[in-house]
Amino acid sequence: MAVGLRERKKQETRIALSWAAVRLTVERGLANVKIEDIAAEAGVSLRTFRNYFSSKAEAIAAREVDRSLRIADELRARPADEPLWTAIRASIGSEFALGETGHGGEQPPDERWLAGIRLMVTEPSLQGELARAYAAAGAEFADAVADRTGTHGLYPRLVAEVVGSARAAAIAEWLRADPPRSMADLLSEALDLVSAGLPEPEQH
Amino acid sequence: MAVGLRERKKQETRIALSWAAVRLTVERGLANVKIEDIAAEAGVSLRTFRNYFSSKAEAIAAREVDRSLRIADELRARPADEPLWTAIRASIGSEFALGETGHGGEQPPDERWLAGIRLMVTEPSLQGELARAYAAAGAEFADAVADRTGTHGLYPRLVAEVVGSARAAAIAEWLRADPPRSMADLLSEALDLVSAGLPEPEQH
DNA sequence: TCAGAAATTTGCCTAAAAGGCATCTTTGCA
DNA sequence: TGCAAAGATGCCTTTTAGGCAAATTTCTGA
Repeated sequence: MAVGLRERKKQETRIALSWAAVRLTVERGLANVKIEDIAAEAGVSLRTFRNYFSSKAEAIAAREVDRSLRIADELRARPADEPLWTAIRASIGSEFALGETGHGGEQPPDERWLAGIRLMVTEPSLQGELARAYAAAGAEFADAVADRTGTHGLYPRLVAEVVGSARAAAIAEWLRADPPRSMADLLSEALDLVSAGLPEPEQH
Repeated sequence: MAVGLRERKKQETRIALSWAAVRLTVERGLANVKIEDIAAEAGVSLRTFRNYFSSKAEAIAAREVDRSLRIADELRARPADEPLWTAIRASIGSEFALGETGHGGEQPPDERWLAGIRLMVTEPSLQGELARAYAAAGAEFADAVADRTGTHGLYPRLVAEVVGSARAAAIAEWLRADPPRSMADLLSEALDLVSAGLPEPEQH
């Protein structure tokens, strides 16, 4: 095994903390959750929480960070002769095809839960942290694209940004859509649009 | 005049605080600036600073927020019969054609200043706030696009995201590029790429 | 298997930030 | 000109941020 017990435990703690942070925040609202509560929920000391994350928001965003990094890893793992956009779609699909709730993850699309998520993402500090998470993920993704395509400079970063855009737009629409639409569908549609170059829309 | 003295003064205070926050941070680094210092620099009380901004990072990002909102306003002000991408380019151009330093604003592209900016944007909390600022700006921009094109749902948001992507990529490249390139050039190139749909790149 | 090295967790402590509330000033308007 | 609304300020309490060192756990090589 490449990773020892130490590394695995650290990963587990990280996930436990992040998950606890999300759950408590969805239940009570960000302002009513002390990092002390989160630490207690995950079974570590307050000080240890702080060793992992420097804010509640960072803990909450961590789940998205991890997911984003997995997508970038997946992209690197795709066959090198696969067309770029095929590989991109496959990488994203590996994270979103199943757990269609997007944010919710393991949870079923529970009414209460979704409402909590909607409320949660209105928190300014959390918006910032999520945005940062996606930006960081974009950098990773851009590196992967650069390696795969052998390009440098503006292009790989733009591809990453544009893919991130599709994801952001899909999430925004997923949160707003009523009746609800599946994240997989939204993502797919968004990727179609951006990869086609967003021409002037047909009026409707 | 549409705005009275009260409103104007508030705006001035906001700008003074934001500018002071940026300058002090570039000089000393975010960790060595207390909000007390920023308030003093702008000639208001610490408590007043807090009425305007809820964190140092927010104060710093405020300049970008304002700029972004001006761009969205500009887009709304463009003639309705202008093609979408023409209007978009013009709106962005109105903010970036002149002050090519992008971040620096009024400052000449001073070595020390640019180094300070580079250092500043490595601060995690600031990255989050900046990302949030751009996301919020994107929402405004999307609304403007929706009104202009008469579309709803995914499309206007995607346009906004993609334009934001171009801006983000241009800024990232502007910060990294050596020898330096002008922000106007980078933005223009980035917009060309995204509006053309980011096809598979030519290897080079 | 075991002792020492390295990494992690934790408690303790101080500075700073966050933000509620009451009060005092300034600006806007009839 | 005088009142009402909005803003600035001071004060106070809770929470967060993070340095430091002791204690604990995992890893490594002999």
